[in-house]
Amino acid sequence: MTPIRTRFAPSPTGFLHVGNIRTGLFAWLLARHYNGQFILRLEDTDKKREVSGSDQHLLDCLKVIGVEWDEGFDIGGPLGPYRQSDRLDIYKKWAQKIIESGRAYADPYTPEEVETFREQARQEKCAFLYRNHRPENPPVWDGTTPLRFKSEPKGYSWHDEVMGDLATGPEVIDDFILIKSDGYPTYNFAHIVDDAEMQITHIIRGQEFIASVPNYLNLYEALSLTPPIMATMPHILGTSGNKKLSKRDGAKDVLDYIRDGFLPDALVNFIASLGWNDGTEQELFTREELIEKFSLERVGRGGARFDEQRLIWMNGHYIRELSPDELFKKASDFWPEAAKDTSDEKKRQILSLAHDRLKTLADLPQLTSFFFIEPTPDWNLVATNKQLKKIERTELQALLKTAHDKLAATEFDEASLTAALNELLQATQQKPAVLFGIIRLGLTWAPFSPGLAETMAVLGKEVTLRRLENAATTIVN
RNA sequence: GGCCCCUUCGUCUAGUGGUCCAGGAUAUCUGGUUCUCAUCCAGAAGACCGCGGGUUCGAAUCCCGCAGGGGUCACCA
Repeated sequence: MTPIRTRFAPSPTGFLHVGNIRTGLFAWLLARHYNGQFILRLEDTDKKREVSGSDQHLLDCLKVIGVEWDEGFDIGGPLGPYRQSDRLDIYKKWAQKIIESGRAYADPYTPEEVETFREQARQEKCAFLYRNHRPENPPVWDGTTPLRFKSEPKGYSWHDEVMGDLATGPEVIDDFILIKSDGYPTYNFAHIVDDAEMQITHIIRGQEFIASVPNYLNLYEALSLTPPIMATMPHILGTSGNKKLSKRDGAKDVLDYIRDGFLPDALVNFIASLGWNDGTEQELFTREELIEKFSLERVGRGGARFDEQRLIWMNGHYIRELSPDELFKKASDFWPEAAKDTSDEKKRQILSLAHDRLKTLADLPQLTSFFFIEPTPDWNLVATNKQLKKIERTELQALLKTAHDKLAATEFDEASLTAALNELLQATQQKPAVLFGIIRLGLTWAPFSPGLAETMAVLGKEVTLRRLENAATTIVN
């Protein structure tokens, strides 16, 4: 059995959002699953829509999530070039072959004339078919006009690895453009040539192409090519409505998610589980498990909504699975500004307290800022606390003072601090919710924070005592 | 409008004729974990399986119709 070869063939027309990258991810998973090859091809035949720099951006997005290709437009390979704009001669050669076999002809109409035909079809509320206007004696193609495929209308039935058995009638077959008047091939032509030359065995693409497949089948026949196996992915839907995810619904690219503190592994797991599962109740998959278990047959046919909540949950899970060292490395760009002079050792201590609490790495500042800067007392936090708001301010003040004095005589390691807190509880006869509540606020002035003893241990004796004293003196206001 | 595809808890999904008065996860809510938040644990609520007909002793699962949604009908991919 020949090894399978899949490809991801994006266009450099902007950014690669998470919906689009899934197609690439699945193609990659399939290739790896069967120990085949994964090829990265750049489909840059539309000069008008090209956005400069987006080819590099594509590479960055794929690299950051750990998708690696065996041949590609950046690294080359035996069947290149892999950038379509570098393959113009190849398309010309194939075009010549079709012309010679009588299956292509020069399009003599101006775009305006074609638009008139199209408008007419619209008025009659029927599908536009260029072949109804096929010229009887087209001029010899000189490369300045579009070259059209001369189709042979007929019905097709074919198998799609995801969608199952599909069939259409001859009414969908039309004469489409192979080479545009600017000399560049259309996607419709170029991808067929490229997939053949690059020996692609499986085409994985979005459902916007499904309606064109019969036309491709017609062209494969004209070219005497065996079509690759096809797999059509349903769209990923935006957070609202039923349209496919787009930039307009706030779709972000992979790099945006990394910047927002998401982990590549979480992203990969999440994107893979949109529309795919292994048939068990497993939700979390390592990269190796995905490769091992992935199959096209288990890709769902319906569109899946991109639910960021689920991604956040998954990301929290992957963060918790990180070792302290790994987390420290990954978190390096996410520390609050005020942390820049803090030692790595201190940061590691702080990070260990925040570890379980992080949903994304970007949560780090709000979880830890009081370790780096003096928090501003916010008595609203007391006024809205359901235990503390019932207590007289003077009593809270007394508690803070008692705590201060007790802690002044305590070693600042976690065990001693825990013991001291317990003794305070005894001595004051207060509920933990009150005593610990006011101490916690006096120390952090944050709506939430790590456990008390750990927090004090990291803050250190000097800072802890100063903050408690400060809280006690400002409380009268 | 033609053609094609899709349709199970809010969301991601399991489910290929009986073990499904539909399971898991997430999100939500409640309780527990000496304080908050998070984790973890326990529990609750949440889907008349898009609707209507069949077939069958029996259907989320098979068939037919309908509806809704989506895609496509480019010198874009």
